[in-house]
Amino acid sequence: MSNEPSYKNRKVITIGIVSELTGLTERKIRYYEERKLIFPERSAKGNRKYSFSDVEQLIEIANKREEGVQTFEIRQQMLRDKRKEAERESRQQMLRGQINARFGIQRE
Amino acid sequence: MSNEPSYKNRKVITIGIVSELTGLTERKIRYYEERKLIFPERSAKGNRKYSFSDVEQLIEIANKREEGVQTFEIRQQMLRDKRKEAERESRQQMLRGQINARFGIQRE
DNA sequence: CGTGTAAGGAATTCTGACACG
DNA sequence: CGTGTAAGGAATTCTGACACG
Repeated sequence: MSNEPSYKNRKVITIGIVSELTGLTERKIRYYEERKLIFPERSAKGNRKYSFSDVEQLIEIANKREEGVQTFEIRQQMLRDKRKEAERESRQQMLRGQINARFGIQRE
Repeated sequence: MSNEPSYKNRKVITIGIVSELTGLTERKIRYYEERKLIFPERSAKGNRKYSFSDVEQLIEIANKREEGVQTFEIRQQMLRDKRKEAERESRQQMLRGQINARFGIQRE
């Protein structure tokens, strides 16, 4: 829906900057990746690249960790949230389909 | 006006990534800074940090350079554009002031 | 003027491992 | 399990300079 390619999701931030931005050590950031909580891309030579979105994710993770939530649980929650979002999307699509079926597809 | 703190202007991208994103050599990127066309921030240890906005600026600069426009002229244009923008802002403010003067300041 | 390149050094990042609890 | 740390190496970035045109 957004008309912007969105800066939010472009993977362009190196781990050092992410560390500054989140206050997390690089060790922690890499560990959360190992536990599949975060998915940076890699540059040609293998350096991790994160998005602003990833940075926000990491902050949420850090908050949960402070509350004592284990990485495994955080992961479960993330997967659950993702599934719910997919369902919502799906319902939306369904609705759109019905509208088109009754009122026809708008052209031009 | 924008409600977002905006990812667009946060200086978080290192020069290597900027080079990939723009296709410019690091040499050129540093030179355009020297000519005051671009203003990266610095990390604690002195590494340059750019924003998405800077990346877009650099692409525009690259386009003008290809047309043979000299850095000096590009700079003049940038300053002119900036002044115009400030004037537009100023007129806006003026207008808002008059509206408030006539209709009173809205509270709550 | 605009850009390339070699130079030397400092800072960054990476991985795999050992440590502790 | 979650995190720190020392280790060694490779890649990154920085500055100032010389080159060419």
